[in-house]
Amino acid sequence: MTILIVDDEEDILEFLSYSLKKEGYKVLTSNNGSSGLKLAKKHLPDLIILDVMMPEMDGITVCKEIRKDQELDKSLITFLTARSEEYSELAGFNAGADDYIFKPIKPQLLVSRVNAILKRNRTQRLSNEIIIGNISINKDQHKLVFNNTELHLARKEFNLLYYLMTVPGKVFTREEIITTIWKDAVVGDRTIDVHIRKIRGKIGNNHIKTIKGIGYKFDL
Amino acid sequence: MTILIVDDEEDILEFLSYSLKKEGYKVLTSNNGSSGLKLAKKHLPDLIILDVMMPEMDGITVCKEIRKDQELDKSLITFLTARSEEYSELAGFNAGADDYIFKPIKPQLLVSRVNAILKRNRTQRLSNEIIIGNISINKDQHKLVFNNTELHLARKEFNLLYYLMTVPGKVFTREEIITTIWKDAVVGDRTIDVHIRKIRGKIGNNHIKTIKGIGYKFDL
DNA sequence: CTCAATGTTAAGTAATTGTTAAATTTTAGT
DNA sequence: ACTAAAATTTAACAATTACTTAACATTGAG
Repeated sequence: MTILIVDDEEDILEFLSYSLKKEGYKVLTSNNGSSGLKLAKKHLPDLIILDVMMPEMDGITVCKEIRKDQELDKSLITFLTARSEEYSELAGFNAGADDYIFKPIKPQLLVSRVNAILKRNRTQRLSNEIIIGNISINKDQHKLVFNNTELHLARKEFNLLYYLMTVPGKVFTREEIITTIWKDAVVGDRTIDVHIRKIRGKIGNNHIKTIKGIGYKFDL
Repeated sequence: MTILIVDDEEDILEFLSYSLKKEGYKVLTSNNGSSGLKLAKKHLPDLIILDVMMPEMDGITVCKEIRKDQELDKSLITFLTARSEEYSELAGFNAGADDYIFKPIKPQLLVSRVNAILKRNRTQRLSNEIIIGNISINKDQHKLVFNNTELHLARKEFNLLYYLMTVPGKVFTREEIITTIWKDAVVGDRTIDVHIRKIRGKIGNNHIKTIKGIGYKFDL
């Protein structure tokens, strides 16, 4: 397992690098966005830890660039951010990040967090199951478990929820949803809303958020 | 007891190997089909764990080759497969496998599974039997036992139920079912339903669930 | 505050599956 | 090869479930 860390502060690089190497990971480091991007393209690390606040090219920009690269599709991205930077959370997930780590962080916690991220992803990739909080959805089994209870979703509802859950936090536009779930069928304006309503009626109103004028996202 | 593991992913080899060695088994490993086959012929292991998806020579091919070898007749073969992989393959592998294990698997579960396979074999020659709850189905013997009572199923009914039971919980699409049970024969829309009806009439309505718009699954 | 976007509900329409019996094919015994 | 029994498929129709629409209510960004 290879991990790339990008941060402009040298002592943070050293600190993180040391902790993760001790755990057996192969660690690469870079102190700025653009060289970090080059390193990523060259080594295709399993996990990329990105500082959000960096001079010149910030973490979010780097993240977006990474997500454009086909080869780097399987790399996980985690932002490293100060607790105070609340706003960055939204922007980060939209940019395609998989997780967040807040600074400051104790070495032990960092390591277990990184282990968890890599393990979770590995499991999910192998098992075709998405687990987020108290919701798990399994496509093969066409099974949705919410608060330890199995719920039934009709086909369209299921596909829609599954689609939103593939990238938690990402806002899917109505157009994306239509072209994915309805292929080339032509349906009325309210059809999506009605399905969203049905899903919300089953898993509550907190998980699917409406971004007015744009679309919907799955959160929490 | 000697176990041979063949998988192209080094870390899976290490993981499985470690777990089984700790349990007291002698473990051999190989990262590709052809060298695995050589190892098998040389050491005649009691159990061979084969990854299905491997570059060059895949698990199913290796399995067939092994089954051609007289000396290896007593070796048990277990496939290792990701849940997401094609299940049609699975049901189709009367290639001579004795069992299958899904990735990812917890060490503890793996060990008990392996113990069970080897133990079962020691007492009586293994038959490809699937036991789920109060239902057991044995393909070699074309025998179905439900609540300790042997029931008769016609051939198509039997094949269909067996197919569904190969992966409990998975939804098999109508298309998967058609292509597996009916090969390339062309049958009407209601044929599957009628057979499902017959099976339900014998084992009750609770075990085979309909997922409207998708297919059927065996559960419980 | 305004209005376009979304939420909500109920009802209509479409699609899928269940059920039964009869027609057809296969099988097994003679 | 013949025939009865069993198995399988078909077809017609019923039942169920899913999906969409339409009408109206509510919301929230500018």
